[in-house]
Amino acid sequence: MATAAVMAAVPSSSPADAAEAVVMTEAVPSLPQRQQPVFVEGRGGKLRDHAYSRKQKSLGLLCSNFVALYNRDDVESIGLDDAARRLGVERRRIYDIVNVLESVGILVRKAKNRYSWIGFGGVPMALRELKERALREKSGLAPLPVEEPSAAIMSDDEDEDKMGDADGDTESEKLSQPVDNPSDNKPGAPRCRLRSDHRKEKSLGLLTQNFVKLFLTMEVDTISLDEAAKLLLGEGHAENSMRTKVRRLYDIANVLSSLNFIDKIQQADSRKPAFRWLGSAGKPKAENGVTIAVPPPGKTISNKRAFGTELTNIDINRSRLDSTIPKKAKLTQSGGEILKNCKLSVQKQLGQGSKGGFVYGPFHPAGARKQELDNGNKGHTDNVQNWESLAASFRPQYQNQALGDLFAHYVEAWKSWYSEFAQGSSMMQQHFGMPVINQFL
DNA sequence: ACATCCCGCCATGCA
DNA sequence: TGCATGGCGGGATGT
Repeated sequence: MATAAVMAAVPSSSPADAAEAVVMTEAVPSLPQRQQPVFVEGRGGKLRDHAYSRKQKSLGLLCSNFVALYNRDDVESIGLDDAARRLGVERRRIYDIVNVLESVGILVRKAKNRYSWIGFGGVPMALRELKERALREKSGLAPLPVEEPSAAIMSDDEDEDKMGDADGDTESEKLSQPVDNPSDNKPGAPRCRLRSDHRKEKSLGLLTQNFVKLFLTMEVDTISLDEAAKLLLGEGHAENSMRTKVRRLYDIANVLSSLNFIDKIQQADSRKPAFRWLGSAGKPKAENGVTIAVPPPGKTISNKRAFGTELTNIDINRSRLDSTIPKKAKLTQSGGEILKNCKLSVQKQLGQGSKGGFVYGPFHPAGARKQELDNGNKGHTDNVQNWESLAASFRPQYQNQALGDLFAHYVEAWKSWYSEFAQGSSMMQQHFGMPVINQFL
């Protein structure tokens, strides 16, 4: 198979891709790849880009690019071939991304090769449901019915058939992993298990959900991937299973980190980093229900990668980025994302309260939520001015025309949406007697 | 030396 | 049978 670098260098124009383009909005630009790759002999005698850097190929960066491409209000359907082509990666990597995104409610699988973009407005509901499931599992209540057709929310209990489990870790998984299957804890229920179940139980999507569940229900603030793997896998498993599980958790953590759901922090007393949940998850919250993630003073150092700072994959020197750059880009995402939220969540979840779009997304400014709190009682006028001034002052200087256009689109969408939302929000507050946008989870 | 995690092989399921 | 999906772990890269 061709390497990703080769694929990036040779734009595809297959009939399938042409079909994708019909469904995908024409306005969405491709993210340009590096020009003129230089190939050298790589692993297995295959050609590899001389300027190869694994950081440029990271799942987190890919996820940021994916979101940057598709998190727009005019995107509804996403073709996997189209995504792979635009992002210049192999289809296999797209599967990794969409599985994680789907498991947190950002995407929904529509058909073979096709996903629907829900956006970050879908996250609150997905997390709420995840948390509810997790709590039910903890308390031993009957699990919620599973309506999700995709593998992501499938059963992850273990099989009774003989699956040739040499290392015996499946048994420990049965004991350790949270379980969604309605047939669990029901001795009389049929437990005929398919081989596909066994496969799905190990899916990246399900693992993502179980990983998130740990954050939603655990008492500690942070968790290392080793700890998470132990919790998800159980003690007494083969070392190989553990290594594989940790590998997958690295994949998931990088994607979730790029989405700003979690944050990698360096533990002072250990070489291994830990991950801290940043999303609203029942952790200590301010009065208005918004979680503020504050690292324990002097104990940890944020290790978070600057995902989303190099949208084009062009810059070779990814590391040691100026910490102000992510903030610039984050705000633009926040605008488009909130636009999405307003249309989706506010309409659909108004009765339950919603503010998800203010929290999630690779471009969300780190201080924005704090700012929301600080300004929470000052009224909409101040908020509008603050957000707009932030948007103006944080305008990133993209080198790429297409991304510049994308940014401009976000800004325009954000401006038009916010004036709408400011009106709508005051109406909602009149109706519900509470700050709706801060009410969530 | 060890942590990180990309890469792509190949098993599985489905039309 | 061919294609879509995605688990899996080898081993390259980063620290």
